[in-house]
Amino acid sequence: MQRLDPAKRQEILDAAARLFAARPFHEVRLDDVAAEARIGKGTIYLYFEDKEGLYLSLIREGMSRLVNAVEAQMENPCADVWDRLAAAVEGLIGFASRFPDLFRVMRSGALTADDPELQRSRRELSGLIERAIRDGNEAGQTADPWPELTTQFVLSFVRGAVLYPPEGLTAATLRHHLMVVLRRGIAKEASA
Amino acid sequence: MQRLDPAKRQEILDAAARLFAARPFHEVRLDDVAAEARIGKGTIYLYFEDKEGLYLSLIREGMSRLVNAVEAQMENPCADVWDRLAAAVEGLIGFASRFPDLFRVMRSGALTADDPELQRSRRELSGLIERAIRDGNEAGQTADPWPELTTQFVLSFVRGAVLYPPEGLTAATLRHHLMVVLRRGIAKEASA
DNA sequence: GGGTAAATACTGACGGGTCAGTTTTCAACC
DNA sequence: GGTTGAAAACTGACCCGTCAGTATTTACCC
Repeated sequence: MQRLDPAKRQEILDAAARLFAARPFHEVRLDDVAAEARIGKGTIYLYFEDKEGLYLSLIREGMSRLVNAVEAQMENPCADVWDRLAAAVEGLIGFASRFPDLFRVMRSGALTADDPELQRSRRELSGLIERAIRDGNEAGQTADPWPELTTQFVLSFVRGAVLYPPEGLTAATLRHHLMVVLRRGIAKEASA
Repeated sequence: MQRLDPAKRQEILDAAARLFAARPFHEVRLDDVAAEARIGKGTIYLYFEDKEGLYLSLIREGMSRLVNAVEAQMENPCADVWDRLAAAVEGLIGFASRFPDLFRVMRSGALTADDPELQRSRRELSGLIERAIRDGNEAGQTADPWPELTTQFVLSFVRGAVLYPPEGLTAATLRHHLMVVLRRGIAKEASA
């Protein structure tokens, strides 16, 4: 299963991302995916179990890439808490800008509730942000009674802004505004 | 089409909400909806155009109820800006708690991108919150350069918390935490 | 290197199951 | 008995997944 051409596999995933981003699961025909990837339909089944397997692989691998991206941005755990949070946000938004289709599919959240691998990835991603906030609490830089909630807030915020972007929103503005609100929202001293 | 028994119509919608909340659109069988509502499948077609029509009606009417609920909470436009925002949040969370299934379906956001009526409702809902913030800006109580983004933040936050609730989260805690972050995040003076 | 055999990769027409939607039958009420 | 609303039975379009067949790549030998 793994000795087939990984580049082709990726092409199929890319094609699938484009189509799944544009329409819901049940409106995407595997014939269309095949056409989009310029291969025969049967080839899909050499690389993936079935339609749902393709969809899950897309999201699983996307999620894992996202976690890596955010982890990479946050690399230095000794850094200032705000820097780490800013890095996490940067990683999230960067990923969303670089892979808009994939991000849409990942965040549309259909069909993915009960996949254990995905749950793990999700927890991992949340954990990265949450840990930064908890460290901030301990270090006295932040005073957040609900780090999980705030984490959820950061993720949801990016999701909302990317899925339903207000007119003329740039990635930079989004990042900046999010950080400003976050800073003021959970900083220990109630000052900007 | 509308003179049939409205109570039965609502029962169908309720049954549909339960099923659509539990599985994605394409995994919900109309036979199951009929069974859940204790009616024959054909009856569905007396009240709704087709499967998608049922789904859209569910979300359209839910959205309209949500807008009304939030509007009702905010009733007095002369009230303090923070009171108005708190009311909006209260309306949102109250709705989500009272109709969890419906809220899940509405916020899962599949299949609903390009319905004009829904777009209108969404804008209306956003508008309520946005207007409060803009009024706050004018009154000098808030200083928010991106009211649309902040609105998105409020909506996303509630969505995220309700769809993926952290362990042991109550509606009251959610409301409180959201308001605290929001207050500190956009208040004119940078004080809590 | 070129000829050929084997392995591997790919294709797309087709079968068949599923389920949305329709038709028929039944029931109730006036 | 006619009308109206509900249930049950039915139909067939649609689309997933298969697989028999084709193409391409690799391996091996002279």
